[in-house]
Amino acid sequence: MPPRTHLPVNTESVDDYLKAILELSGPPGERATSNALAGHLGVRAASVTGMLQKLAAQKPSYVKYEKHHGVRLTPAGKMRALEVLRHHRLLERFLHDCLGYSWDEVHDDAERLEHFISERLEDRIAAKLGDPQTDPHGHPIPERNGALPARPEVLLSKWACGVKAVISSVSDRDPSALREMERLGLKPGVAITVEAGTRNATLLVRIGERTEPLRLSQRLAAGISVIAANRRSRQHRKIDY
Amino acid sequence: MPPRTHLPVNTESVDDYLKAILELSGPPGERATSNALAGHLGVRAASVTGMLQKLAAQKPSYVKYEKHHGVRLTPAGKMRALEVLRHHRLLERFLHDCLGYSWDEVHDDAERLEHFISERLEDRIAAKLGDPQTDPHGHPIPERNGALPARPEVLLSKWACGVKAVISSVSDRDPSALREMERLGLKPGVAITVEAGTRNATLLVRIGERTEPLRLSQRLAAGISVIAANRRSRQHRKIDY
DNA sequence: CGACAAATTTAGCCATGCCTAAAAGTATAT
DNA sequence: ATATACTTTTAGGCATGGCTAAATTTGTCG
Repeated sequence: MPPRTHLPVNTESVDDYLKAILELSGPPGERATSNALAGHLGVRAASVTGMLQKLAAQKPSYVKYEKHHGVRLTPAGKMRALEVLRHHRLLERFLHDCLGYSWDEVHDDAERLEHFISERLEDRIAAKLGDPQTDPHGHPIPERNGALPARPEVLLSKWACGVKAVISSVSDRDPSALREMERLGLKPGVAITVEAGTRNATLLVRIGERTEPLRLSQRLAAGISVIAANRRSRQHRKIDY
Repeated sequence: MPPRTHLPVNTESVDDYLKAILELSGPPGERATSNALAGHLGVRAASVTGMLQKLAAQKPSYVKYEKHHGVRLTPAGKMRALEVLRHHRLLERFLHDCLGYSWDEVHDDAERLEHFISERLEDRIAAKLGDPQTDPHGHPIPERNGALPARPEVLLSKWACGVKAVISSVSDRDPSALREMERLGLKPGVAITVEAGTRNATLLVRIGERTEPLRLSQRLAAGISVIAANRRSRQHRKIDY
C-alpha cells in the first residue's frame, strides 16, 4: 500500500534526513533506526517513519527502507549526503579562514547555509581555500566525487594510558566545550597522552610539550578523537566511505 | 472574520513578499497591488491575497492591507524588507569581489542565500568588504539601520538627448543582457550620452570617451539607469527610503 | 446611471512535514 | 512459550503556502 501522501520533492528536510542516516549508520553501511534518527533530528519517531516511506518511494530512491528494520542509503543517497556534508565542512572552513569566525561559531551558520550552496559556489569556495582537507574541527571534507579519507579515529576516553596520540578531531556540536578546548590548547594536530584513566569521570592527560598533566572532564574528553601519533602522516589516505 | 488559516511564522516566503512590496511600492510608500505582486513573485493573485491577509493579521504586523486597495509596509515591514535587500546586495558584492563571480552570475545565488544570513555573517561580510556602498550593478546597499541613499535615477530610455549622463545602475535580472553590457563597457560610473532617440526601438548613444556612437536595443536600454553627469558626486547622500 | 472588463477576493482543494494517540510488531526474560 | 517492555508504524489532524474556479468589487465608457 502506498504512503498516505504523495512523493516528497528534494527539500532541506530530505538533506537533513540523509545526512543523519549517513552519520548514524556506521561506515560499512549498517542500518539506522527510526528512533536514533528521531533523536538526532529532533523530531518524533512517527515523523521519521513517514519521511522514510516517502523517501523510499521516490525513484530513483535515496534510501532502502525495510519496515521495522531501519534504513540504509542507496549509492545515490550516500552521494547526496556526502555532498551536503561537503558543503557543511567547506562552509565551516570558509567562515573560519576567510571571515574570522572562531571555531565555536561556525557550526550554526554552516548548518543553515549548507542546503543552499550551488555547485558554482561550492567550487569557488573550495578554490579560494585551496581545496582544504579538513574543517576547523579536524573532520575530513568529502571530495566532490564523494571520496572521504578514512582515519582510524578513537575517542580519547577509549585510548590506552601511556600511548602517545595526536588529536585528530573534536566535536563541533557544543560551542562552550569548544571554547574551553581552545583555552586548553586542545586542537587537531596536538599531541596528547593519557596519564591515568577514569577517576570521578575525569581523565588525567598530558597535552603537547607541557610538563604538568591536566584533569579533563568527561564532557570534554567525549568530544575529542585521537589517532596514534605515528600514524599522523597517513591521515590523508582516501577511501570510499 | 479572521482568515481561514492561522498566522504565518516568519519564513522565506514572507521575506519575498516584503521585498516585493518594497520594490513595487514607490519610494514614498505607495500601495502595491495584488496583481503586481503576483507577477513579481510568480504566484497567483489569489495566493497573494491569502498571504497578505495572514501578514496583516500578525501582530506586530509587517504590512497594512486594505481589501481591494493594495498593501503598504509598516515601519517594521520596511525595516525587514531593507534587511533582506541588504543581505542580497552585500552577497552580490561579496560573491563578485571575494569569490570571483562575474556580475551576471551573482543574482541567483544571492537570491537563494539572502534569507539565511545571520547578523554575524552580515557583519563579517560587510567588514571584509569595507562596508561597500553598492552592489556590482550599482544598486545602493541599505545600511544596517535601514538608511538607503536616494539617487535621482532615470531610465536611459527617458533621458534627454544630448545631455551628459553617467550610468548609475543596471538591472541584475537578465544575465545575458549583463554579459552584453559588459562587452560594451556599459557599467556603473561610465559616461553616456544619447545621440538620438528611439528609432526602431533602439537608442543611438555615445559611451565613455569613444568617438563612434552605438545603437542600443530597447532591451538593453531598459536595464540601464543614469543620473546627470554633474550630480555624480552627490550619489552618496542618505535619506530614509 | 448601467453594463462590461479587469482586478481582487472567496471557497475549497492539494502537498509537505510535523504532531499525538493508539495499534502492531520485535525482542527478551522467565 | 508467553508475558512484558520497547520500538516502530498507522491513523488522523494541524499549519503553511500554493492552486483553480467562482464570486465580488472597482472603474471606465457610453
